[in-house]
Amino acid sequence: MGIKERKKRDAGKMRSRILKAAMELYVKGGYENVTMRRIAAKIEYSPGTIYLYFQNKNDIMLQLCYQGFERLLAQQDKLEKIADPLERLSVGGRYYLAFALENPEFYELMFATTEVLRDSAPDQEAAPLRAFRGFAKNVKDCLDAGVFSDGEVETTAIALWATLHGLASLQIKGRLRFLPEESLDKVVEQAYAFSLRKRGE
Amino acid sequence: MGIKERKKRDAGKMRSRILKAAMELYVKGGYENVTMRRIAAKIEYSPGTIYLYFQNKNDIMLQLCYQGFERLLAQQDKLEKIADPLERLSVGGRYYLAFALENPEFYELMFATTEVLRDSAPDQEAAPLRAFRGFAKNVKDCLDAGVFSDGEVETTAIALWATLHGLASLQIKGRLRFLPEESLDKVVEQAYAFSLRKRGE
DNA sequence: TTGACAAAATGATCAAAGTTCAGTAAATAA
DNA sequence: TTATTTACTGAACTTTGATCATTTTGTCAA
Repeated sequence: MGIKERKKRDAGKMRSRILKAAMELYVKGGYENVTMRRIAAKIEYSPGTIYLYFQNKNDIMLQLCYQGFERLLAQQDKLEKIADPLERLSVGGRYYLAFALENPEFYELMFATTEVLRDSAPDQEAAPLRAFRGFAKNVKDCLDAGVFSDGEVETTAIALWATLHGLASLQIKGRLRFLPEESLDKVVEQAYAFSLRKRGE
Repeated sequence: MGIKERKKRDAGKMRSRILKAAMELYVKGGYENVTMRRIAAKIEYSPGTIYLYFQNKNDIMLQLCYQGFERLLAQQDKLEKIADPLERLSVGGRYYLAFALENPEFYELMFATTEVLRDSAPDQEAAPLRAFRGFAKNVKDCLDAGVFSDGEVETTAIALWATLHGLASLQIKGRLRFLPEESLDKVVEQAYAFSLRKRGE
């Protein structure tokens, strides 16, 4: 009864091919550049075929969104090596910002679209949450190490995350265009200085 | 020669009617709910007419975006009354966040769209910048009053702004859905506590 | 008032989009 | 080999933003 399994593999391969094609189109020209017909042309199937493997276009974009989260999580995993919690938090923030600025299309898909995540399956709804948990853990470690004076872990983590996210999205959307190039780094320093003042003084 | 002026007024009225219709459609159902045909039906003109008053759809959305900035600026003007710079900054931040959460569609148009502001006229490019300047002024006043220990005004202002914007956009986009209702307020407290710690202690 | 010109508005039309579905081809089972 | 299920096709439907030849309306000199 290997046929069923082979079919499953084939279906999986087809989904991968579709996602790969969609990804290429997306990276090259953003959301509006991804069309069902272009995907179909890339994989050399008819447009209708795509609907046998995905519910609709949004479903496809949603999967790309998840892939973005996977990338981000993979990057954050590298932080485990860093022993000092404060250092880990600091580097983590910079990684986060770097990821956002180096993958603006992904970041947009992950955090700046209303629709895409709207009808995500409950088991995958966890994606942004997981990303946040990792961040929160770093904060908690800092708190345990006495870096922060007080306050709940979660609110502290969110406040820091919001700052990073705010900087990332403002920069990506060109709302900081009036800033000189090097200012962004300074702002990050400043933001960290705020959050971590107790240690600095 | 009052005719020319009347025509100008008429053209202005037409633009207003179009924008009003577009606004209603936008508030009701977001970007994709705004179609040229629906606008035309609302103002009881043919679709082609709209193109006599606006270059294209993006042009219309851009004007709505500017209206959003006007609203925000008008709201921030109320802060002038508050004498204490720290209090002004604090209230200003809360106003900002309230504005974002009460007008999520506008906020999205203002800060979360890549295209809309892309081809904005240089003289109006100032809109986001003006909004920021007002914020920066508040920060500067705080700095002059000795609330902050050091750091440049601009970077400090941006760091604070980024936090507020980050919270607003994460909340609007449903990325903080996992948080209990009342946590957001706590986060704001926390964020301010960070920035303004020197005074608090 | 009339006729000529200019301005404003129309609406059929275009291309491209997401999506659907009756029909065809291929793969599997009997 | 034949029947049945599965995979795929591609024309067609609707809706979108946008265009433009045509028609309607408005203005002003004769």
